[in-house]
Amino acid sequence: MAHWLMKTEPDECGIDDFAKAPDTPITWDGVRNYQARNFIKEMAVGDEVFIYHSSCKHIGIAGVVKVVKAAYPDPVQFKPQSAYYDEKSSVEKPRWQSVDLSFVRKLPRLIPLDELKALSGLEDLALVKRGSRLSVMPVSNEQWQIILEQVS
DNA sequence: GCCAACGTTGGC
DNA sequence: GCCAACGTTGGC
Repeated sequence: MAHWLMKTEPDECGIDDFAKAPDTPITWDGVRNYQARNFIKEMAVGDEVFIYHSSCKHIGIAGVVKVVKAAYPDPVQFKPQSAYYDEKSSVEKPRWQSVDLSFVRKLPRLIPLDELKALSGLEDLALVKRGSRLSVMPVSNEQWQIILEQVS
């Protein structure tokens, strides 16, 4: 099983949106970056994902969700009324991918970004690298464990 | 295929 | 709200 981290603005879709309807998967749409898209394609059912809250008051890792449906064409790329509409994409040749995610748990406390930056063993995590804007990234087993140990 | 201009991300 | 860093676009 692989591990991942996905950034989100909690005002739009945070861990609490998963928690309030734990049996309802949420479609992760709107990723419009090729490197992130490629990671989405690699995700498999059962993979666990850290949910990271960005651009908000409390920045950091807030919880865990899991992949319940592997990559398929992002539905909003075909909807002209969507902010994520892509006129250069087509049903025949879709450009962007989504996965469906379900709630697993909130962490006992949020792990703030500056704490993650200070941990040894996370130097290679794209999240803590200066200037990284990648919104979907792999997390190694070692990195996953190091992060979870902070709240266990 | 280079690279300047532009738009976006995201911490502060 | 600022702005640095990054990704994308488009002229040449």
